[in-house]
Parts: sequence; C-alpha cells; structure tokens
Amino acid sequence: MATLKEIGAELGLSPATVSRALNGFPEVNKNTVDRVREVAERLGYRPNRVAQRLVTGRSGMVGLIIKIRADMSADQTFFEMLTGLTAALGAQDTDLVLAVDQDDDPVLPYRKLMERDILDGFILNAPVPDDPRVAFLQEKGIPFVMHGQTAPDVDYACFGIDNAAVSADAVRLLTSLGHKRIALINGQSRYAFSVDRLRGFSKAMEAEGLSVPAAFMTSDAETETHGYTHALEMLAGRDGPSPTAFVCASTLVAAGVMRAVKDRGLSVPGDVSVMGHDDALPLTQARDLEPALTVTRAPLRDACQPLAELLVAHVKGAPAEQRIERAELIVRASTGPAPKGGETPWLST
Amino acid sequence: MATLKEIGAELGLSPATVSRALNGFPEVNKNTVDRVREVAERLGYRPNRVAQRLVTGRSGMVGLIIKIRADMSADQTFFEMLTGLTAALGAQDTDLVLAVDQDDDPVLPYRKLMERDILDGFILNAPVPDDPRVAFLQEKGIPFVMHGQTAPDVDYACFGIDNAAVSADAVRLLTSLGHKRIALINGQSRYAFSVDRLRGFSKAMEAEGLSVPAAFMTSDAETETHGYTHALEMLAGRDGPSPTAFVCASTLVAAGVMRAVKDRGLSVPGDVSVMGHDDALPLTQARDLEPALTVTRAPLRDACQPLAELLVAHVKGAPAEQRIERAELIVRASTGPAPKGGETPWLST
DNA sequence: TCAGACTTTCAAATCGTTTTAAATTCGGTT
DNA sequence: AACCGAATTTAAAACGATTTGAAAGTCTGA
Repeated sequence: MATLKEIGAELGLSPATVSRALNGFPEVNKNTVDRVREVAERLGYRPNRVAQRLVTGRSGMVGLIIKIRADMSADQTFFEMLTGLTAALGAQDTDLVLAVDQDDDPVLPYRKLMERDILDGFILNAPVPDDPRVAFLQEKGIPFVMHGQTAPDVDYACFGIDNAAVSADAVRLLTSLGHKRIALINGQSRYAFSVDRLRGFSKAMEAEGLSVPAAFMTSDAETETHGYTHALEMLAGRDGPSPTAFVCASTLVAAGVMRAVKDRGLSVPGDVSVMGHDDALPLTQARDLEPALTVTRAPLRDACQPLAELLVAHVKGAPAEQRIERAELIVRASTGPAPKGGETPWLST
Repeated sequence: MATLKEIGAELGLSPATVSRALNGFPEVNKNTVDRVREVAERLGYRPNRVAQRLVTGRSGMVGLIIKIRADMSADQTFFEMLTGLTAALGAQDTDLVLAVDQDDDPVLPYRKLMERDILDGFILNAPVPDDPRVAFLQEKGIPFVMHGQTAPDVDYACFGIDNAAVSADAVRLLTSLGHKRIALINGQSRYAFSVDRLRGFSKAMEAEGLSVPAAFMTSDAETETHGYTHALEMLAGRDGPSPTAFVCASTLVAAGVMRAVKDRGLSVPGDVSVMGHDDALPLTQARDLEPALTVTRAPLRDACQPLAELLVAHVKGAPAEQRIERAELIVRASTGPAPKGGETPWLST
C-alpha cells in the first residue's frame, strides 16, 4: 500500500506537500498538484484511515444501537435505515458500528460502547418523551443525532419530519372533503412521534370545531392486524356513530383498516376515507393498495443522508443543528367526499 | 483520557515500561506492575485503539455483509447472530462493521468495503455451493470465517454443524421407531446447508434400504406457511401413501407441518411423527410447540463465539481452522412409534 | 573484587498522517 | 546589488501505542 512518503520520494517532494496537494490546499503549485495526483493514482494510493484518525483524534466510527423488541415489528424499518445509513455514512468516510440493546436500562449500551472508546458519536432513533439517552449523552458531551425529536423544541442535533403537521395535514384534507367524524389509529403512545401526531390531530380537529371521543383515537404497534382490529371495533357502532374517515399511523395499519372497512361491507372511499403515513418501505407500497392510499409521505431512506451529514458535521465541531421537514401530501384514491349522513359531528365530550 | 506517558510521568517510568507492565510482559518487576496497574486504574486508562492499530497494522474491525432478501424471512436469525457476534467480537476487542448487500453481484460489497481499507476480515454466512465470495476473498488473501461450509471438505476457516449428520440422525431415530415413509421438508435448495441435509437424508434412508419419491422431498424458504402447505399436500395422498414422519428444516417449518397434520384430522405423534432442527431462536422455541418438538439442536448463538475466535486468530496469522460440530439430538413428544399401516415403505422408483 | 549473567528499565524508532513554523525560491523594486 | 513579499516547499512535531536495542542495575560465583 502506497504511502505519502513513497509518493513524495517518487517526485522528490516531502510527505507534507503531497498531503496538502491531495487534500486540495490552496498554497500548492497547480503543476505539483497534477503530478502528485498522477503518481497517487498510478500507485493506487489510499490514505491510511487509522493514521488519519490518530492525528485528528477522531475514530471515524459512529454507533447505532438497536433495540430488539419482542414483537420484532420494526424489522423492515430497521433494514431500510441500515441500508441508507451505511451508504450515507460511507460517503463521509465514516463507518457504522452496530450493537444490540438487550438490557432494561436504555442507557447502558451507550455507556458500554463509549467505554470501549472507539466511537465519535451515535445515531439515535425511536425517541421517547424525556428520552434518558439524550440526558446521558448530553451530560457526557457525546455527539449524537436523533432521528426525530423528543419534543417540539430541542437543542440537540436532529433530523425528522414535523409529525404534528403530518396529522394536521391529514385532518385538513379530510375536513375539506366534508368529513366530520375522523378517527385516529396512532402508533405506540410511548414514542414521541405518536405524541406529536396525536397533538397535531387534536389541535387540527379542534381548529375545525370538531371533537373526537377517546374510543376513536387508539395507539398500538403499527401492524396490519392492529389496524384491522381497531377499525373493526370502531365501525361496530358501539361507541357512537362510526367514523367516515381514518388517519392511520402507517401504510401497513391503513391496509388493515381498509380490510376492516371492506369486511364491514363498506367501500373505500365511497363510505369511508382512509389515510396513512408512508415511510416508503420497499415491501409496503402505499400506491399498491386497493384503492391506492392517500398519504403523507416521507421516505425513511431520505432521512439517512441528512442524519449522516448532521452527525459527522457535529462530530467535527459544528454546532448541533435541527432540521425538521414537512412530509409531502399525496392524494390518491382512498380519500373522497364524506358520504351522505356523514355531516353529523361527534358530540363534544 | 490518560495515556501511557502520563502514567509513566506519575511514576517516573518510561511509556515503554508502562506498556509492558499493562500487557503482562514477563520482564517487568512485579512490584512495578502493581504500581502501574494501580495508577492506570486510578486515571481510568484505556489504550487508544487507533494508536494500537496504527502500529500493529490491524484495524480491529471485521465486516459482516447482510443480504436483504425480498422475503425478509431471515430476520430472527439475523438479529440473533448480530447480538451474539457483537458480544463475542467485543470480547476480542474487535468491532463489527455492517454493510448491506443490495446488488446482484455477491462479491461487490466485499470489494467495496476492502477498498475502504479498514477491515481485517469478514464473517460470511449462508454459504452456497461454489460460493463466489470464497473464491474472491481467497484470491485476494483476505481473511474470513464462514458460518457453515460450501462443501464437506474445505480449506478455509469455518465453523458450523454437520448438516448431513443432522438429517441422518433424524432418519435413524425415526427408522428405529419403525417409520418407513419419511418425508423431508428442506430449506431453500440454493444453500449449501440444504444440500448437505438432503445428502445426509438420502444416504441415511438408503442405508436403511428405504427410498423417497421426489414428491416427498421439498425445498423452500423456512416459514410456517411453507411447512403447512407442503405437508398438507403430502398428506393428501395424491402422490402415493402419506408419510408417517416428517423431517423439517426448522422449528418454524415443523410448526406448520404439525398444523397441517392436525388439519388433516391426524395426531402428532400418534399418526405422524414430526422432527425439526432447532436453532434456538428466542421467539420460536421447539419445546413450546404442542406437542413439544423432537429436534436436532444447535443454538445459533453458540456459533458466534467460535466464529469470532476463529476469525480473530486467523487475522492475527493463525492458520485457517475448520470446526464442524455435531448437533445435539433432543427427543421430545412429537415423535413416536410408526402407526399401524406404516410398515409399507414407498416403492423404489 | 571483578567478570559474566541476569533482571529491569529506558531512549528512540516506528506506524502514516496532519499541521505548525520555518525555510527556500523567485520575480520585482528600489 | 540588496531587499521585500508572495508563492511554494520542507523539516519537524504531534497523535499514542508497540518494539528494538542498549543501558543501567543487581546478583552470582570464582
């Protein structure tokens, strides 16, 4: 493996100049730069990352700790993020080190990995309100970037979508179609994104002068089955007039809801409108549902690049930056005007 | 972060002596070792791995490339291996770098990762016959360890179980119980382990003077559904007399088979015996099936430690070692004597 | 007492890069 | 001819560990 010294020897230059030439420093003679480039190319030079890391004090590795849940429902999500993150980090000359969280203490794996003293920072996901990991890492001064955020305003690096806006957008679309009774089938309530979605939903409904009984707002793991079960229950009419529209946590949940609607002998969107949020997972395409699903869309994959950039920049000393984007609203065939008889709102409780 | 120099300064020793003392070199005064240890402890010394790596020329990182399949059926397996490997490698001061294979070319991700010049070696899994990855890595002289093996005799480092023996053991148990018509519901035929299991199965049956029509030996992804579907078909009697026993690729497949047996109005093990191979995945416990499943057992988790050891040793210069172990045979409630009418073997084709 | 052997410690080199501070070259002025 | 400043380049230090070769110091036995 060629080194700076060898390239220098070949040209009668010092390693220092070669280093500068290759790193694009302005004070190097243009002619020299070309010659150095040529020789480096010919010798197949690759900088020794270990040596670079020794001198810069950074390790070039960031950690991702995955929590293995009993339900394993997060698999698709996990693989999608893993794929995107390794690619995006690789472009920044950074490697992803994985560890598995098998403990009860959410902070322990982070502590363990830091003790091994090889990581520059972490990528966190699935934030919960008052996330203990944030407190721990901030206290220790360890850089990290969060996918999502624990609260509307935070002071750490994060990237995500505006989850309150996600459900607010959905509500506005549905109310503009005349819907008054809109149900929410949300994700697990322990996660911050669910809290945000619920908040956005409630506020938007309130702004429209509408209210939603508790029975029509549920929280559960984002599976097809849960979508089906909850929707079936809500459409039974036991808790009051049935919803004419559903806002769902994910495409998968929406699929379950649509199945329930059909099993009740109703049609989408004739009798009931259904919306989902689309993370654009390759195996669960919103447009492939029948009818094609109207969604707020924010591909999970799109988050990987910004997450990698934000973290690497932060590790290199840049201030923690928050980037919250707005999910796209894509109207397809699963939403339509409220049906006859859908004009009656639920009574405010 | 404390360094060797700082510890040395504290004690009036040179970094060299401190290094030796901490690394247990014999030529250091016992008294000195104790004092060094004490100070190192007090200052919370951790060796700078990057510096270590620079001087030893090794990076201390090995790669695992995961292939994302459309069926995603390997999830549980993947998480189990990931958990075990990170732990086992961590004990050897080695980190696991993950990459995702999204390409058609099975070799490309290995080449890419080597070009980044940060890895000491690889852990490979899911070997196929004449695995192109093996050819590539051997040609480049890159150390690796294979979980399993591409053929009965290989010259690269590997750890796994004797898969031919797995089905041979199953066959011998079942024939000793009087079974003559034994079906095989195997894993996907493209994998070497399936090839080995089939070979062991065929040989053992042959040794007993029994033959199996092709219709009673299937290969498919290891899911509950596939087990169910294939068993249901085999029990329909369209292809000749039904099997009285099933040898299944996994616990999950066996669960499907048992469901099919029951749906056919038969009982396990009264009418039909069922065996599986148990990787001891936490969510799919063979003993929790009803009836408890007789299995050959080789916990996936147990492979992680040897794999880590073999690879790290190999990276450090040890010769490639092959370790093939025998799976344990655990007889539970799903196997019993062949039923009346089970004495007739299939006709040799 | 002193050579020789053994034990223990140290200075310095090394790994390959980045970076600081200093040196060199060169053309242009005065 | 001497000097200045800009443009390039270099020497050397630094990062923190390991390792080589040598140098102390200690002990043994004659």
